[in-house]
Amino acid sequence: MTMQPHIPACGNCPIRHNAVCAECDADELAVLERAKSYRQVPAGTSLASAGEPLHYLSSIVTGSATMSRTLEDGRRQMVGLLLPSDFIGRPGRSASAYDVVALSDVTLCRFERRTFERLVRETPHIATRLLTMTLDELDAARDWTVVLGRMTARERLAAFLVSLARRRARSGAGAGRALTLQLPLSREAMADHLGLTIETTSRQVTALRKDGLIETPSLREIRIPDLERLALEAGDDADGGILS
Amino acid sequence: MTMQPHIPACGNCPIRHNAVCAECDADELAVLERAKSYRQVPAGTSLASAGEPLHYLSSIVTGSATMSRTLEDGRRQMVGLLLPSDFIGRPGRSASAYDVVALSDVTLCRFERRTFERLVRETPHIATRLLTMTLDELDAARDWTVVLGRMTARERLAAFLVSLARRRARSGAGAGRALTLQLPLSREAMADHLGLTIETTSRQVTALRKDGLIETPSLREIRIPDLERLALEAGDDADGGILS
DNA sequence: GGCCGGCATTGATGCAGATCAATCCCGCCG
DNA sequence: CGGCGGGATTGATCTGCATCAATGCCGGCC
Repeated sequence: MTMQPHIPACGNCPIRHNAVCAECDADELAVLERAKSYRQVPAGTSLASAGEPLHYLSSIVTGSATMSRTLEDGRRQMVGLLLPSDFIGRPGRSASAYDVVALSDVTLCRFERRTFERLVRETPHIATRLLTMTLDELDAARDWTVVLGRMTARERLAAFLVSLARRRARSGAGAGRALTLQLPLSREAMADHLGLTIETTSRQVTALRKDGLIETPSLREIRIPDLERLALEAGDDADGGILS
Repeated sequence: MTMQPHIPACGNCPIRHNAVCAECDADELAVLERAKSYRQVPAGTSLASAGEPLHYLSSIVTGSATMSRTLEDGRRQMVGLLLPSDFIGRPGRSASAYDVVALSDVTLCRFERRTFERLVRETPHIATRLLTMTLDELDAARDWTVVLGRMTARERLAAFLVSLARRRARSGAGAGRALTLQLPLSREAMADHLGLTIETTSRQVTALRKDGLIETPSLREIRIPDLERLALEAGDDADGGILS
């Protein structure tokens, strides 16, 4: 519901990823510069496991990842889709609460956890910025709770596509009514996010296509001719309702 | 998954509610003392409406409230059950994202929003404390996402009762294997939280009772003879799995 | 005490989505 | 070019929960 504040490029980081230093002054930036390091990992790499200690906090520079939990009997639920500028790990928590797995090749900008926690203590701006980010994540998580608790399969898919489209629009990529999404996830990952099976997910994609709400140029692409019309399918009322 | 840090009584507030000043020094406490005021409201009062500006941030001293969203067609999903020490409103957000309604008579400890935001900026401890609280809420919201996305009606009810029991245990009330919960909500509110209908919720209460997992001395009380056994029903593996 | 109204329970039936089971599609590699 | 393999789609059937409809319970009030 709230716009992400503008996140400037920071030092030599690629644009828009270094979400922790929006208002830092030059000295603070220099400290962050010294503390960070980069890491590249291939698709499929586990970046964190539920319950395991996590020694680095990182933000995603390029690529995407899932954050999910798997129950003992194999049922899996994704709790977050991580895209560039999203954060992995929480200051003050030594263990990850969820499994994080790279969906594609990923570039991370990392901070050693202890160092980062010291920076947070010593730099009020960072704490405030982290609070804002965390509140955004909290809104997103609660909004998704409504989707999973009360929406039909069709509505869930529409809500997901709309939120993905809006997230993309927000981070650059000119808006306009029509747009083509590059899906960062497989049907299985989508199903895990939507709380559905692969089969139901696939059927709903087909259904939305037959109804002219989306087009599917390829498996990993979805073209949305009219975002507002799709948003209506997600139970989104005219003036910007549920979906951040 | 993480214990709430110890929250000391603060000034003349009743114990355990004033969640924002865990490590403040005397001066900071004095500032908070001056900034806060109390308010009592009867059951059913609306404390915030989705999209409406919220002029006060408050923490619950006594009583309980729901935080929920209602879709245009009437479907409702609760995104949070607010108990003593829980916080209403977010610093930096002028509008509430959800409806908040008092379930019982409620005592609030309030801070005027602008004042509070200034305190946050000027008092690093408060920002850090708020970040910790928000991270806890984020964990809880994501955990509930798993419940709503992948669990059966029976598992959802068990998960809810276990989380309620653990929350109560954490805030005082001696643990032990057996305990009696005072339910702060009606069957309808429970259903809204669980993402089910009233009827299904009621049937599952009956089912757990018939299976000896719970007893129901009265409509608003549930006795749990063996919390661990109930936790098993929620898909909680032995060593503390999902439920915070 | 008896009636009323709101919440809770229980029963009968319907349907959305899960499950089980074939294909289909397409990139890859011999 | 043809065969292989993994993801995606489509179809047939099953089932857990929603829906519709009584009925039960209890506290308040005349």
